[in-house]
Amino acid sequence: MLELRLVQGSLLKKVMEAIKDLVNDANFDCSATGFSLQAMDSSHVALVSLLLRSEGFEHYRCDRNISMGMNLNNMSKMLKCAGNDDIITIKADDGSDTVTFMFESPTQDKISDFEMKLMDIDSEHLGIPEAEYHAIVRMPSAEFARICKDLSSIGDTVVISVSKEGVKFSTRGDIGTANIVCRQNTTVDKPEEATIIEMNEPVSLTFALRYMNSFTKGTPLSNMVTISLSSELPVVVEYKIAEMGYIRFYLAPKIEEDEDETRPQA
Amino acid sequence: MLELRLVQGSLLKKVMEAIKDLVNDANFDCSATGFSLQAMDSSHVALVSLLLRSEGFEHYRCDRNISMGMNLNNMSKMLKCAGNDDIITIKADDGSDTVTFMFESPTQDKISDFEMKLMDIDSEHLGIPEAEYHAIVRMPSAEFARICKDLSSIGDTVVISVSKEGVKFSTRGDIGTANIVCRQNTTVDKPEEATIIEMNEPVSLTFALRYMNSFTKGTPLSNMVTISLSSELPVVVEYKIAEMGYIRFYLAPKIEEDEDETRPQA
DNA sequence: TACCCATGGA
DNA sequence: TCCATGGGTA
Repeated sequence: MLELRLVQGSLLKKVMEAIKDLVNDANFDCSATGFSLQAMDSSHVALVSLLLRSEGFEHYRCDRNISMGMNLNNMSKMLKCAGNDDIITIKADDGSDTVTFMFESPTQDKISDFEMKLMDIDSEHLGIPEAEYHAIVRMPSAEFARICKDLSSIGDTVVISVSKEGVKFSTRGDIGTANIVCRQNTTVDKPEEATIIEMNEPVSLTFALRYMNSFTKGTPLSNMVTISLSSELPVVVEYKIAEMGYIRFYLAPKIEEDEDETRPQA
Repeated sequence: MLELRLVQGSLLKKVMEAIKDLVNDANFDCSATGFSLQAMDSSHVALVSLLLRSEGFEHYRCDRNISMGMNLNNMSKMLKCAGNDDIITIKADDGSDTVTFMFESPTQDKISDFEMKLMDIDSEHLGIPEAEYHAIVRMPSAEFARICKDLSSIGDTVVISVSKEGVKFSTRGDIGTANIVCRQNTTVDKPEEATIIEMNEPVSLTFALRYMNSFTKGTPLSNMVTISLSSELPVVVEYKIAEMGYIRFYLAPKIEEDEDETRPQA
């Protein structure tokens, strides 16, 4: 028996919006710890890791560990039927091949339940090792999204370079080149506009903008995004989910084969 | 000679928006009583009935009963040229095969007139008998629209069931099932958020969501919608038009042939 | 399916 | 006036 009651249902709606473009089908794993998901994107290049801790739910009952395979598009369709202020409850009976989403309007005058068939999905639960990163950039998520979108109108890949002074996003394409530098700025009054760079050593890595732009679908979840970089490790783009956990996107850097292609900063 | 002056011209604009998706051509009937229309939708499944009473017009002159066939798309195009605050006057000379729409801006600084050709349309004016309904549901129109839209992302038909406790909207589709229950709530402070159910006997009827979604184009006309249900009678979905009349949509229930298809609430 | 634009609400 | 949402287009 599974019953998870989430007062701020809009969180789950946003989470689905952030994931569904990247992943078609995935197993949601439910344990006493929380509600989590780990899945490769459909082209097996990027990895998504979601955690919603049990403490973030108003009510959390999970009698035994369970893995529920869902089609994220269908799940997303159903969650779109929840109001943004609705309380969402996820329910599954033991041994059932369906999951039920229940939506309660704030006034309790409208109660909806949506039942969805579960799927069998080969789960490939990768252990993600804790790693030391050469550099960790924390910046406003909207700014990062804007940069990725802007650069993708010029080129296909982005070089992210971190030095003491700041983080540089560079691309090059047929029509020209682009470099966007964000300086560290901790001094702003508003912490939600700070850009903070922790750097152990300089790093410069290249990524496909297509995936970065998918990752930025997580922007509505948090004002800030954290980008963790190490040479020869996948980048981690993380959006914290208030009081509950996070959604993390992993993407391996492009191997820099050709000097011309790898230094868009020209 | 016909001359109808409507100070709140936006009403007529909204009426057209509500009808034009459903009906292509229709006769507007004008008499001393008011300005009215009755038409089947283009697939001859649903019926629209509109009444704008003469008292709702600032000036209403209609020397003799007249029926004017109009292409609603063209009429709508013209009405879109009226500002939302404009005063609209509808004019037709006796024996003329055109109708003129005149728009006056609130400041009187801009006066437009649009002349449109009339059409000959076979009118099939059905008498709509007054009927007793098993149940009448009055609820916020936006909520009804939201429900129809949400359910149509899951299935093609909706079962509307009324009991003392509330009204239930159910559907089923390939990806699962959905049930939305709205409880009666007369106690809210704001009458525009009340859901009121008058029930003589329980009723459960199935309708095509496609038409329901067309009907909800009437939402901008009124905060509230009234849904009148009886077994073996067409449902009536009514939007009152302030001070003037109403727009009513009629749709026959689907005959429930197969138990499996007709009880989406599973 | 993803992006862009237009529209309606806060 | 700005933001968010929904519909249309590529």
